[in-house]
Amino acid sequence: MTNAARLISALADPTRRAVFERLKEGPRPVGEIASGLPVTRPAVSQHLKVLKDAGLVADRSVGTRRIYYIDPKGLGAMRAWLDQFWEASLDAFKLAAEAGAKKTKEEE
Amino acid sequence: MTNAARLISALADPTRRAVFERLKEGPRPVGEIASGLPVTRPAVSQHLKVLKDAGLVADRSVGTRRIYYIDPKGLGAMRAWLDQFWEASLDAFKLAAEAGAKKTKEEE
DNA sequence: CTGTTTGGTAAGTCAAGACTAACAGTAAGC
DNA sequence: GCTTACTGTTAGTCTTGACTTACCAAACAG
Repeated sequence: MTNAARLISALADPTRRAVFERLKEGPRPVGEIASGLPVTRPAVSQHLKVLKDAGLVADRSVGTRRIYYIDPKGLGAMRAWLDQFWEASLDAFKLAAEAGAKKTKEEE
Repeated sequence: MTNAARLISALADPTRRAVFERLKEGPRPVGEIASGLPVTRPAVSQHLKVLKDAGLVADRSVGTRRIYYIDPKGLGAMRAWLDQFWEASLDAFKLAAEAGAKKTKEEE
């Protein structure tokens, strides 16, 4: 719920989305991720921290490198959050289509 | 793609999420949405504009009122964007689980 | 036609956060 | 041991955007 806030705001930043999309191609160390982006490596480190706190990525250390990869947990939580609206939206849309240009009473 | 940016950043703001969740209960005029929130009505108007541009909500005029409701289109697009990562993430996760604490070669 | 209700718009203020530069830490190679 | 890669952290700057206060437009009531 309030966890959805972390999930969404984590993906809200363009650079962070770029990092995430880079990880879509497969696990990557930090330096390799940063090399394809117009920002410095520390910036990428900070973004990875945010993504990790949100549960969207995870990491494992191999030698002096840290390999990051997409964590399905975060994506699953985000999907669940979206589905929460899906049903309601269909009802609202159906209602709007049926009502068309007609009147609607909203008092409750 | 770049449309996903509008979708996600639209839902990134807490107030905008509150507006969206309010609309989950059903179609509502602007004033009614604002009355349940700690911000002024103009602020809600601005947020609704952003949500509308993203395709997350739609509106229809009835008299002097404007009824807003959730638009499934935006949600569908967002879901599609997420699913784009879902598959890749499963592969990456599986790979990480199998590799465990072992070695991984990343050179390509 | 006048007044009321309902919403969208413009200008300006202010806080959140993305970025860089500098520093600190850990593992491998020699 | 010392040096070299690779990464995380901190301090400080600067831009983005959320908010309020005015103001303006449209639709109904009388």
